[in-house]
Formats: sequence, structure tokens, C-alpha cells
Amino acid sequence: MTSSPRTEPSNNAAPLGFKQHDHASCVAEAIAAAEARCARERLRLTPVRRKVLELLLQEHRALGAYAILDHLRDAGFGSQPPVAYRALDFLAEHGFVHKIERLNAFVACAHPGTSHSPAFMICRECDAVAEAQSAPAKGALGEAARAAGFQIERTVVEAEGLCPDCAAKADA
Amino acid sequence: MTSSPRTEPSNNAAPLGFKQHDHASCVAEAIAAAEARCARERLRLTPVRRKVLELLLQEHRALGAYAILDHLRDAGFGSQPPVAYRALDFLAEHGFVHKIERLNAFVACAHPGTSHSPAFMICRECDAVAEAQSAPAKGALGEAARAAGFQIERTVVEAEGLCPDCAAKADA
DNA sequence: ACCCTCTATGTGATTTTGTAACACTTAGAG
DNA sequence: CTCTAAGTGTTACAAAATCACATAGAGGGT
Repeated sequence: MTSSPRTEPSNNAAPLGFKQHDHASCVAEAIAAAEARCARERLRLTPVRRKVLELLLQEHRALGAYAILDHLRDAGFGSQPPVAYRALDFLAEHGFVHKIERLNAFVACAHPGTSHSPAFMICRECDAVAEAQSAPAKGALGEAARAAGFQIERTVVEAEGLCPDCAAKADA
Repeated sequence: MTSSPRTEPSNNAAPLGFKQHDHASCVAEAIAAAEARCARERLRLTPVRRKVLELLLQEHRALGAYAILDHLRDAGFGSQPPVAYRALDFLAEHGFVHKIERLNAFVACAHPGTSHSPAFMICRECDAVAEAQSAPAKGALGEAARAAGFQIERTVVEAEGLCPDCAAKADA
């Protein structure tokens, strides 16, 4: 397999927040912010890691590890799975990207810096992903956990449905 | 108990709700309820499907498709992945089992019959899984979805952390 | 400089998870 | 009984993730 499977070029579509916005600047800002934070916290934003983050920011959608790997190969980095997975592990561990369990894919964090428990809206038609905030441990789940004596450390919240664009198309 | 196959033995731990309870009867009841519902709704609870449901009820924890497949083989059913996946698809589609995305595994539904949007607590130490109710679309996520024009159809809510038993062990 | 150590990267191979495609069987409708 | 559609079985394969081990650099202490 060569390049990205079903996920294709990055120009059109309205991935992240289901709405368009100035992209070049938002990517640049996010990278700068990541660099600043890594410098502050003595984290090493190495070339591979930086490239992966850039990629995810640029594509602005969920990408599988192997799609990322294709880009890495094209950029002259190693081309074996561990290269991508290790970079993704680092980025996810420090909150620069999130894993979308439902898709076995990764997406750049939309609220970097702020500590948060993310929730995602995933379009079942076009796989666009939007990130929102959630506080699942505050509601019924939190109560159940307290009642059961379960200590929540992290939560995965992923809503599947139709994004505005695909809903409009489906209406037709 | 199906004498321990080549997969994990069913150590009796305290899986589902993080607490012990009479198991033989709860399995029997659940199977009877599933049969009743299938009869009512003209669904076909075939031998393979029934076996898979039994298995998940009996083990009372999340099992991977291939672990299930091992049991199916031992029970004389087909031994190729599609056999297990198809049965699981059927059971999940009708709410008899749930998929735990975080673990790529399946667990019998703990609240069958009642239409619900499940939430799970997953122990990161022992992989025990407890099912709770959730209403994610009611909170911050629901608001974000409405604001974005996203139509939620289904949500995955999975909390990772420490179950009471493992927390106690960790304290020591 | 040098050595030492720890982290990160590169690579090959393998395991685990999930699908596609197609043939065979069988339950149930007409 | 015949036809059809759903269910099952199997081969083959694709996709996702990890293991094991070798190499390369960064940083620290002397």
C-alpha cells in the first residue's frame, strides 16, 4: 500500500470543528506553542515527533498510524511501524494529540495547553472529528464509580453520528 | 464451566460489577431473557450466537474475539475469525453484548432489555469491566453537539482507572 | 577532550485484530 | 417441492500493534 487509504488530500472538507478557518496560522501557532511547552518542561520535541505533530495539525483530521508512517517515509524518516507509534505515544502522553479509539486513529489536540478531558464527535460518513470538552466523571458515571469504589483516571468519550455537512447531504 | 481452554482460565476474581454474586443463576436468567426476546422479535439466536453469549455471560469479563474463537473451536464450531465476528456483530447490534473499544474486546450486557447508553469502568491492572449508565448527550457534550450541528447517534464512554481490588493491592 | 549512560531512532520479524470473497447448508415463504 | 435469503464454514488477506535488537546522539561527570 502506498499512501493514505480512504483519507485523501487535505484541501477541502471541513474537518476539525466542522467549520473552516485559517489554517496556516493555526498550525504555526500550535507548533510554536508545543515547542515552547517542551522547552519549559524539558521534553524533547525531536524531528520525528515534530513532524508527526505538524502532520496531524496540517491534515486536521484523524489519521491512522500507517497513514502517518507513509508521510514519515516520504519525509525521509524511518518507515517501520514503531517509528510512528513511538512518536504518537510521546505526543499522546503529553496531550499534544489524542487517540480516537473508535477509529484506531490519532488527531491533534484542539485545546492544547489546557488540561482537559476531551470528548469527540465522529462523523460516521466522512470520519471528520471534532473535539469538545466533557466532564463525564461529574455525572452519572462519576456517581457509579464512587458507589463502586472505582478510581477514574482517564475517560474516553466518543460520540458517533452525522456531521452537519453529511446530514445536509443525507437530507437531499 | 467449560474446562479452561487454551485461553485464560476463568479465575473467579470479581469481574463484572467489582463484586461477587450468584453466577450460575444470573447466566441462566440472562440466556432465558435473551431467548424470550429473540422469540418475541423474530431474531434468530442460533447455536453459535447463543454459545458466544453464554460464554461472555459465564466469563463475566471482556474477551477478545480470538479468545472467543478458541472457545468456539473447542465447542465444535467453526474456528475462523468471521465465525466469531459475525456472532458478535449480531449480539452487539441487538444490545446483548457491548464492544469495549479500549480493549478491542466484548462483554455481555449487564442491563439487557432496558434500552440504554452504556458507560464502562475498566481497570487498567486486571482488565475487569463494570457497566454503568450514562447520558453523555445530556451534558457538555450534548451542548457542544447542538452548537456544532452534529447529530449524535451513539456514544462510547469508557473510564479507565483502578478497580477497588487493585486499588487495595496498590495501597499495600 | 573522553567515557558513560540514557534516551531516541531504525529495522526486521511477528503477533494480534479484523475483512473480503466465495462455497455450502438450511429454514421458511410461496 | 422449489426458491430465496440468512447463516455458517473456510481460505486468504489486510490492517493495527508489538517485540527484539542494533545503532545513533545528547548530556553529564572526570
